[in-house]
Amino acid sequence: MASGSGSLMWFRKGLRIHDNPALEDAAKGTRFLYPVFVIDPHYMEPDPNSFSPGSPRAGLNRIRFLLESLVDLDLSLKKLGSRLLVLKGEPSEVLIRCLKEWDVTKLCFEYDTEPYYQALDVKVKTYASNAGIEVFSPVSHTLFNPADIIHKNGGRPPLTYQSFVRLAGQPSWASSPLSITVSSLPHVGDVGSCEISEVPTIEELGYGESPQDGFSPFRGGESEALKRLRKSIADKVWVATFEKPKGNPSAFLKPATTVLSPYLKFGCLSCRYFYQCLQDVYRNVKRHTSPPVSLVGQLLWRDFFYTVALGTPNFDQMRGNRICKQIPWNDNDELLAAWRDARTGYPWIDAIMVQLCKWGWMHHLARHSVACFLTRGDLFVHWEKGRDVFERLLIDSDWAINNGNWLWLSCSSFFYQYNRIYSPISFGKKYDPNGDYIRHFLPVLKDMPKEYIYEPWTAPLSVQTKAKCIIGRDYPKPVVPHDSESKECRRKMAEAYTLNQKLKGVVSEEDLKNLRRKLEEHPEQEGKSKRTRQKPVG
DNA sequence: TTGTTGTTGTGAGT
DNA sequence: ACTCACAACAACAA
Repeated sequence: MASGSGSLMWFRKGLRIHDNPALEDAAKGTRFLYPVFVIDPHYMEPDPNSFSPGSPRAGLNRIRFLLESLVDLDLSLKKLGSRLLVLKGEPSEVLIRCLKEWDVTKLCFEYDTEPYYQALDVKVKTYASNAGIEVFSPVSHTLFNPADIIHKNGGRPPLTYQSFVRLAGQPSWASSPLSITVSSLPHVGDVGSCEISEVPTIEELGYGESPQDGFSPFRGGESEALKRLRKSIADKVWVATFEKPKGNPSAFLKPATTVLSPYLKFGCLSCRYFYQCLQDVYRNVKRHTSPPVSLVGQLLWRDFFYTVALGTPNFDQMRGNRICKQIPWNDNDELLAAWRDARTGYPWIDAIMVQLCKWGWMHHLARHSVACFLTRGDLFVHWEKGRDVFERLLIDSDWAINNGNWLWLSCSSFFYQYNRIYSPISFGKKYDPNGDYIRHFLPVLKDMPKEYIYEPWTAPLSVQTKAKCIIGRDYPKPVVPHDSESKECRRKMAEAYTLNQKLKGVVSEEDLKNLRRKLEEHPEQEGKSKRTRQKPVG
C-alpha cells in the first residue's frame, strides 16, 4: 500500500474490538486508520411528537445505550492509540464526504441484512467503486451468512427452525480461533475540514433532564457486554441446563435469561465469540441442553430470523408478505393506546408494559403475553402497531427478530395455533402468585391482597379502599373482558384462516373488507357464550 | 394423501 | 409432576 494512504473503518453495529473482521482488515497494512461513527439525526435527535421521549425512531433508553456503547468503543480505541471519529448527518452523504476529503484507499464495514443498511450500503459502495476505493464488508453480525443459506435452499429461506438448522450445519469458523484481542491500531490520519466531535452526551443531543426511575438498569458497551458474558457462563450448571421456555418471566431482580440481547443487537458482543464460549462450557460438562431450547439454540433462532427476514420481501408488513397470513385486524387507536400506555386494566399486562417503558427490556415470555394480548388474544389490533411500539422502546430491538416474533405471536406466520391464548390473569400467576412483579412495576397496586392482584376489579370495595386503590379511579377497569373477547378473537382467526386457505394466501384488500363486514354482521350468537359481557371502560 | 412435528396455553383431573 | 380435552393449524416428509 502506498505510503500516506489510509483505511476507513465505518462502525454501525459491531461496536466492539473483539472478533471484528472489518476492523482487523482495515487496520492491516495501512498507515492511517479512520474509525468513524455517523450520528444520523433521524435516529438520534429529539422528536417532540413521539409518544415517548426519544427520536423519531428510537426511545431514549436505546439512544442512551448506543451512546454508552460509543463512549466505551472510543475508550478502547484510545487505549490502542486511536479514537472514534464522530460525525453528524445523513450517513451516506457524510461517508462520501469523508472518502473525498481523506486519503483513503480502503473502506471496511460489517455487512448488514437490514433493508435500511442494504439501501445505504449500495449508495456508499457505488461511490467507492467509482472512486477506486476497495470495499471490504464481511459477515460478522450473525453465525452464518444468511445469503448462503438462502442460496443452499434454492433461493428461498427455510421457513422452519429445524430445516434452518439442517441447512446451516456447523459454522465455518466453529473450530478455528477467533481474533479476540488487538494490541495496537494505526494512527488517525489528517481529518481535513471534516467536522469531528467527541461522542455526544444525551443532553448535547437536546434531551433535557430525564426522570431517574425511567432509566434502564442495563449499561451499553463492549466492556459491559464481556463482563455480563463472563458472569453468565461462569455458572456452568446454569448454562448446561438452560431451557428457554422454562424461564420465569416475572423475575426482575435477577432476570431468568442472560440479557445479552441488547449487546448482540449493537454488536457490543460478537455472537460468534458467545457461541464459542458456550461450546467451551458444553465440552466441560457431562450433559447439556440442546437447540432449540439451549443457549446455543437461542443464537440459532437469531440467525433463523435474520435469514427469513433477508429472503422475504416486505417481511415487516402484512400486505405483500408472502409468508404472512392476511387477517382483518382492528384499527382501534384507543385500544392500542391503552395497551401502549399500560392502562388495559390487566395488571400483568400493564406491569410488563411499564417494564418495557422503564427498562427497555423484559423477559421473552412477558413479551409473548403482551403481544398475544394486543393481537390475536384480546384486542385484535394489528401486529404492525405493536411491532412499532416494541421497535421504539426495546433496547435490544432488532429488525429481523422483532418482526419475526410479532409474526409468530400474532399467528401470522411460523406459528399457527391461535387457540393457544395466554391468559392475562393466570399466566403470570403461575410464576408469581404473590404478584411481586406487579407490585414493583405498578406501585398503585402494591397493597392489593394477592387474592385480587391479578384481577383487582373483582376485589370488594372495602378491600380496594384498604389497599388505597379504587378500581376505575386509581387503576383502570379492564379495557375489554378477556373471557368473551378471547373467544371472539378465536372466531375471527378461524374465519380469517379459512379465507386464506380458500384463496391460497392471495387475499386482496377487498377480500379483507368483506370479511370484516361478515364478522360484524354475524357477531357472536346470543347464548353461545355463557359469560355476560363486562362493560368496557369508557 | 397421510402422518408427524412443532421452543414456551388453559383448566381440570390425577 | 403428569395427563387429558379443548379444537385444531401449517410445513414437511413419506
